[in-house]
Amino acid sequence: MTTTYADAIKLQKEVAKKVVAKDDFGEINRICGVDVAYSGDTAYCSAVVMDRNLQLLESVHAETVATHPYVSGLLMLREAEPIFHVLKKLKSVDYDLLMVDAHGQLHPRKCGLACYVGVTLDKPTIGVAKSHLCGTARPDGFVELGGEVLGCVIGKKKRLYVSVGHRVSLETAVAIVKELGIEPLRLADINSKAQKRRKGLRP
DNA sequence: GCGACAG
DNA sequence: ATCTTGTCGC
Repeated sequence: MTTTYADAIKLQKEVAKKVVAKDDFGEINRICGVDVAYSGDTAYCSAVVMDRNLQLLESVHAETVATHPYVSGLLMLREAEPIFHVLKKLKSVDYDLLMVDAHGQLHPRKCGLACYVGVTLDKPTIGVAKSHLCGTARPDGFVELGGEVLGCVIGKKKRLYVSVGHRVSLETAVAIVKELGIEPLRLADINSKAQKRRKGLRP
């Protein structure tokens, strides 16, 4: 992984060019959700795979040490490695779509964590963030940035920012979230926090 | 210079 | 993300 902010930004611009913002997959039957919880710089990462009926097929976890602090716009530096690490543990089943708890193309350089992970693994990926980072939401929900529609905000009370990670169109990404919600992410969130808590109660 | 700022 | 009590609303 790169070290300086300048190198990271340069890398993001290169990765952004490789993002395929259109549907490029067969069938989406299995969805994988990943999330990370922290205790200082110790990262507790969880990944779960569910079918379209939201039935759990596999669950794995991994503990790593974060090498970079959190910096807005450069979340990939802190969270990508833990995610790659935990995804390597998925062996009994494969997945068709990866759901990341972060922005995808709806990012200052069109390369949020979801894009970086998706392009690196070359997997259909969508980004679902819980808060705003950049761009302006139109009345219809689509979010524009630099004259482009790069994301969509869903939900009135609990707003979710959906954007393309890789090999999925924004329309499909939105359809997936509207149909299945973010259960994979919710379960991964619960598991990562449980993992962290379990470790903490361990003298 | 001032405000905004994923997890 | 994490630190944290009571409190407002469906």
